[in-house]
Amino acid sequence: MTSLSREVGDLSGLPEQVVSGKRRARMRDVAELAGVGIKTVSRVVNGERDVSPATSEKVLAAIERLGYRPDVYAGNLRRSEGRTRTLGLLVSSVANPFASLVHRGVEEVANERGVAVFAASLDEDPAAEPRKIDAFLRRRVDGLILTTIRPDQSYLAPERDRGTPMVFVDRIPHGIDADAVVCDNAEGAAAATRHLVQHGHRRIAFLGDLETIETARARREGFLAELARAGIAAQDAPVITDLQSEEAAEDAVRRLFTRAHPPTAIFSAQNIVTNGTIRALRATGMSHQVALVGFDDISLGDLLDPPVTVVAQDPLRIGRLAAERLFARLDGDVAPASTTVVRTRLVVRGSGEIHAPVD
Amino acid sequence: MTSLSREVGDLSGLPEQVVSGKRRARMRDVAELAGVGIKTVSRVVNGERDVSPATSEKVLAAIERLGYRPDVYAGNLRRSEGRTRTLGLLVSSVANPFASLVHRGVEEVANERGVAVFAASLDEDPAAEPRKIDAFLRRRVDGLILTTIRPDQSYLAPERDRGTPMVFVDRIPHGIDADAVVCDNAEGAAAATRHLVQHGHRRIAFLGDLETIETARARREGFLAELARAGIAAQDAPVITDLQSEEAAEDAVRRLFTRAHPPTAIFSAQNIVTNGTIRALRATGMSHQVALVGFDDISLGDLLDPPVTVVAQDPLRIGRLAAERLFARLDGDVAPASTTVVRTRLVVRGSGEIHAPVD
DNA sequence: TTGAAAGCGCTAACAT
DNA sequence: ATGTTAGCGCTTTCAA
Repeated sequence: MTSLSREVGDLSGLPEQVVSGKRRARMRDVAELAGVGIKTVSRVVNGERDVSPATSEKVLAAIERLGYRPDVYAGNLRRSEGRTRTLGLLVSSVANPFASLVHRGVEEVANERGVAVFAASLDEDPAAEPRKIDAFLRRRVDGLILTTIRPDQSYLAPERDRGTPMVFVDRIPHGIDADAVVCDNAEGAAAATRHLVQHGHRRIAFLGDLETIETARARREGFLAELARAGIAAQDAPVITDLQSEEAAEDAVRRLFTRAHPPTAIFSAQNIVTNGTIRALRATGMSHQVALVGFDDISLGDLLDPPVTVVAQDPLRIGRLAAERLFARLDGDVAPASTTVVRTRLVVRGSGEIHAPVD
Repeated sequence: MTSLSREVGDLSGLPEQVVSGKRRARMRDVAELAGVGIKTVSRVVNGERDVSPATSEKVLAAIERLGYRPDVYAGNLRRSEGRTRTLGLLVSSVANPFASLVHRGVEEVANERGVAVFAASLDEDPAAEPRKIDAFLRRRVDGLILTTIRPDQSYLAPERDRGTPMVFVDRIPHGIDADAVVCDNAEGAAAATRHLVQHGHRRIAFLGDLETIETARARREGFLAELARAGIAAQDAPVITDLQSEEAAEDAVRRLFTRAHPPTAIFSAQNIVTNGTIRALRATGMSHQVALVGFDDISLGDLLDPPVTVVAQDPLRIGRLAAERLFARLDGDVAPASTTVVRTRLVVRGSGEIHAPVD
């Protein structure tokens, strides 16, 4: 056989396994089939110039014929500024409505750039945090978008210094100077509290998530600060924390009403906690007597009876902003680390406007 | 310097960049610092036997000192049965409550195996389907868990023949023989319809999602089959399809009630559609006159007025089963492709038990 | 128990 | 416009 006869369609030089479709075709196989050098195939695959149309066509035909798909990682091995076009996203749980919208926002921006997203759930487990981030880094992600739970993230500094950009979402990191996108937790909590005070309430209960969570603490502090401003004694404000499920929140609310001077209003500082609170108020027939403002919007909250007043976040926007920050860093932005605060807004619907009873 | 002085702590042989922490340490750097050969480091990293405790300790110290993290992909390049310990998950949207629970189920199982999950949203876009799967395959995922929208998936056969296991979730694939995990859409829809018929309804409306979606069609067919069994003429049953948002569903329901003989019951065949239907019934004051059964459970559906009767799926379980199927294939299971059907269950709450008015 | 050399799929650098 | 060679970080193979 002469080399002139070597055209697309001549499979004789290829490994049997590749021809039969049992093994993945490599760039070398494509080169063989197209009758060109491997570097020419590389040029076509990467869209480099200086390839004649005729050659390009032959190569593309061979790629098509063999179902060749380049290996992103092998390519990046030798590349100087090797990028895997991959990022790692760590959220509280991919099943949480708030987190899944953050995820969606990140994905939309990543998608425009042809970047794939690894997603993992933290489940507020301090031991899982470095382990899951390590799993991302061993896979050489180009950057990280992180929701954290540990009291300190300084262990990530060496990685950041090595050039891996990281943006913290929802929760501010500690012990490390890095970009973050969060909402105004303390201000939002204060606004919710102020709203209840303005409707005549003096005995307001706080129901919060796990205290190891940065935002749970910030919301509690915002609540207490606003009470202080209103001149309300802390002893009139039961603060219940570390509620990790609807059931726990429901139980806590029920117990609140066995007290001598039960609260006339509740600020539930997280979406799951709000759900549990609504269940308890409904079950005890107090829905229309006790005022309620929740932090985070909840699905169909406007159709409940009474409709639920909330301090709403914009998780989709938070996700998009975090991803945009990350890509700016990847594009070479060397500005000092910044924290972007996304404003919350009070959505008035009914449950938060129930007036305190006249004593 | 003699080779005897080369111990952990002697950084003189290492590249400046690695010492200063600006570049990622490679296995070679670890070997240099530990004063051993690169293969010995490889043995320690991979937990192979035949390494003396003393050597192992030196190597581990060097790894620690340099913050070395092995490159999963570089390692797999030369490995025979190279696995990236990575899988690709394609769902309708990571923000959809149903899909995010499927995602969570997949992640839980993958996690037990140390496998990372790429997640991507399909958005019911036929053009996106092969593109997003291709993005996974270029990153050499070990397997695929897919929700699809195209009428035909035969284009994936070459990839399956090359040995990439794939499990379809929620929707049955066409033109390819592969594992699938789905719910009993037609039976669930029939059960919902039967329930309404048993409460005296003869004029029942069907509101469904996009007809290009496999499950949307199956649910409509289950609905119509049950009507036929009950001897109800199709003309008494308005079938409205391709509802892609709450707003579209809400409009459709409003228009239904401008008809001469409006339906006395509604079967809303998807979670978003159910939300829109509830809004329309509430806005027109018909919530307690018109019966409603939804497909898919919705958040706080039990606290609405009336509480919403649904045909509930178990998305977490669907995700877990799909991942378990995939890992069984990766572990060498060569049984014929199977379809696992996860039963739905009717959750009776109130809205579905409203009786038809006596004419 | 250890290490040297070859090679995984690909690109950089340098030919021609 | 195209090809050749070396080498990316690691494992395999084989020798010591």
